Amino acid sequence: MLDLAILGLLAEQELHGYEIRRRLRDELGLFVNISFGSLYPALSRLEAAGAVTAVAAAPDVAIPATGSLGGERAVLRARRATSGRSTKRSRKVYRITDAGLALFERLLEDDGTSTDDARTFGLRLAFAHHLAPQARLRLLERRRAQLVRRLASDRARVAGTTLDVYVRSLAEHSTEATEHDISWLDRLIESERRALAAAAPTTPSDHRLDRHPATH
Amino acid sequence: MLDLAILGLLAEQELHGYEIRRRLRDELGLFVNISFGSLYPALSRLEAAGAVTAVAAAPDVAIPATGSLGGERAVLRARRATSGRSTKRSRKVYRITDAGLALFERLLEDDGTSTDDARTFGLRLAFAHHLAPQARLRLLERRRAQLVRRLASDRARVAGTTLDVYVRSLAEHSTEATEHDISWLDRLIESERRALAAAAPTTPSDHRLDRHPATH
DNA sequence: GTCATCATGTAAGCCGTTACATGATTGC
DNA sequence: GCAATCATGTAACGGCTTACATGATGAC
Repeated sequence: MLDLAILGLLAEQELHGYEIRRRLRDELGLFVNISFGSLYPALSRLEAAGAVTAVAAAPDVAIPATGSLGGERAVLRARRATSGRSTKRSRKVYRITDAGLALFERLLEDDGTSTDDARTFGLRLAFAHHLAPQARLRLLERRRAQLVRRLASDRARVAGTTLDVYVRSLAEHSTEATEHDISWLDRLIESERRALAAAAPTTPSDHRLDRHPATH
Repeated sequence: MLDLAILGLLAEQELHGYEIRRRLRDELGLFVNISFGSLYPALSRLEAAGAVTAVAAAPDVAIPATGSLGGERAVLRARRATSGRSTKRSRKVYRITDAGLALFERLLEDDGTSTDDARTFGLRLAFAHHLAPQARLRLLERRRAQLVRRLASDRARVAGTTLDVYVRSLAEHSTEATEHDISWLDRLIESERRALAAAAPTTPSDHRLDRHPATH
């Protein structure tokens, strides 16, 4: 899971550990403040496995384009970037390898009925642009099916004569949240289908694309 | 966390492990299918700590009043209960002790800025009827403050020019979900305040109750 | 008599955490 | 020079999971 996140970020650009942590927190918002005790060993593991390699510190040119940061933080960062003559910090910049990219794609697509789910799904969706349109659609539909199952059990719970106000409120709220999630997914799925449909009719050579709009 | 859940269930009635698991799943809906590898060691720990004691299997009379179970399951259960001449199954029924009750109340109220939170809060709310009105209100307000902080960072994330459609959609959905959670909490808080206000004016002897409506 | 379900437990391992230790760079 | 932030790492432990092992009871 952490591996997927790391590889996903490195798939876009070289980064060092500290910066990976920052992006996970500020940009993706999953893993609120992943601990270093998790992150660094994970990087070492990935390096040992040949999925990433440590390269001589080189960025600092690419990094200022990081996007708009929080304001004060952006100021600090800009100041450091403009004054930055010392590219040679003590930091260790990692680059993803071909093997790492392959691993990333495997992890991203992997149906591994994982326990966590909400976070795993969020993470995958965050990197969904690396997936083929069909794989993306499958990801969304798998998640939807999961939520539909949950909705059923949420409703069963609400139906049960549990009496207690707080438990009931909890159950009702959970039901609503799940419904909300599902309708969000429906919008995403719809949008993906439109994109597929727009591409498919003009390229009838691809059989798989042809079949899909027919089943719906 | 698991301890809190177990103690909370036992605070209401004697139960054996398997049944605790069932209730956590079917009634509370938190801990979807807690594993036995977690549950039984937890019970042993609690027993060793003197928070619960194993009593001779005795229920089976109280249990049928469990509430409406799933239908088929209820039939099976009823059948077993009516035919039940053998109270002496291989099961181990646990009862909470006074020390256990004290521990339960400590855990329930404990502000321990825990990492998990959503689940921890859900669990506490499920047992909120064991809390004093003020403690209950504090629980809700603490959670609300947490969510407000999250909302701020969610919005910061949305504001950032992240470009990617999926990351953006994720961030927007998270924002909405958090808003929804907050407004749910607001309704709960409002209802708690009303309950407090209804009780307070008629009992002006309690200073803390008096002060509260004044600050709002 | 065999299969599903109820019931309890142990062992190994995964995935993360906190706490600790260290050091470079920069701002004031 | 001193504090804050950036930066990397190790060690110990926590809490939950899966997989494994066992056995009683009841349904068909």
